[in-house]
Amino acid sequence: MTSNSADRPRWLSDGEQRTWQAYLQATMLLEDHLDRQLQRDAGMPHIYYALLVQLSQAPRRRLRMTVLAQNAKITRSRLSHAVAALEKKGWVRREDCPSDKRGQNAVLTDAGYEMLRQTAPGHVEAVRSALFDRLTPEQVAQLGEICAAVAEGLQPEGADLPWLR
Amino acid sequence: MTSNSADRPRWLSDGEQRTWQAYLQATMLLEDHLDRQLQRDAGMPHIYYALLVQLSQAPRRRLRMTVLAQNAKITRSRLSHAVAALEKKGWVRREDCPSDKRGQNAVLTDAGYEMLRQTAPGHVEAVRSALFDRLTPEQVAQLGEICAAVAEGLQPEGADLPWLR
DNA sequence: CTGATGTACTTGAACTCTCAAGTTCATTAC
DNA sequence: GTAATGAACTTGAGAGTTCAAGTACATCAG
Repeated sequence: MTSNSADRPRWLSDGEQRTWQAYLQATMLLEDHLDRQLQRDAGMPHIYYALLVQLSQAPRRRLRMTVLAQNAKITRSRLSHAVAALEKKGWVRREDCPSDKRGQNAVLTDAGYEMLRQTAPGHVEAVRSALFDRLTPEQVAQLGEICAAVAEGLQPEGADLPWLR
Repeated sequence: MTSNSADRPRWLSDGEQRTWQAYLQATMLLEDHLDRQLQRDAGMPHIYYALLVQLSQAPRRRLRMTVLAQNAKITRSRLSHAVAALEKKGWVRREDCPSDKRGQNAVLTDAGYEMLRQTAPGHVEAVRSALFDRLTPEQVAQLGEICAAVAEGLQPEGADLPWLR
């Protein structure tokens, strides 16, 4: 891999540049939109909400911190702070991991589950109206493929993510 | 627009859910990746870099604050803080707008321009290898369409962006 | 020209994220 | 066992973001 940029740079073509610009704007706008929606309706940023969703889908509504961090694609440090904040709000509680004394499980509380139940409809509606309603079924499929390809490339594999150094 | 979510929620289908999950992961990973790359190589977060790029492409390397905020899809407040930081680093300088005494222009300094010149190759390379190299030309075109559609939907028009209330 | 309203931008505080330690327990090698 | 290394998580400080004011100028109605 010629990663060293001492070589002549491979500038973006006009089309690529337009795509890149559109990508930056769309992702920025969408993230902002959902952040506001959730801050307003659930009192937390989007990423925190996503953590609760992950927990709600996990076996006993609990997940090891590291696993949750990996699923959500955030650092352990960020997760620690996030869970601390969510604990303060009462949506999550920590419990010691029985099998590994270093480990912690993040557990979705009943209050957290209830909160999700009440805000989920509004949130899917927001996602739908901002994203899926604006795309054809083919585009949705294309977007899935594209994102999967990109995610795969940035994933732990040929990786340098913080927790894999 | 039936925006009220009192109606039966239109949950995401399995396919949509997979796409949404892939989207969240890909955008998160990519943003993190570029943030780290630029923090390392240019000493600033991605969004700050994007601001400098916008300035570098503007007529006299200067832009009204509001226009810059709109182009970059961020709030004026965020831009104020960002420009303050960039000013401290010497990449940007503020100047009063001649025609409107309330207005400010953000101006890319020579040092800022030089810094861009030196780091741009590494940055495009990062964008290329993380995104464009992983997609077929068709997928790049598709992504462009998709993002344009999404951005258009979230844009000032039927809007509720902070600066348009 | 005066008051009301709106626009352009800034500010401070509360919150979140990152990065570099630090702590505690697990594992592995003697 | 014990020392060295590694893994799981936390912490604190600095940087960045948001939200709600606040200041200053512009514009519009009368």
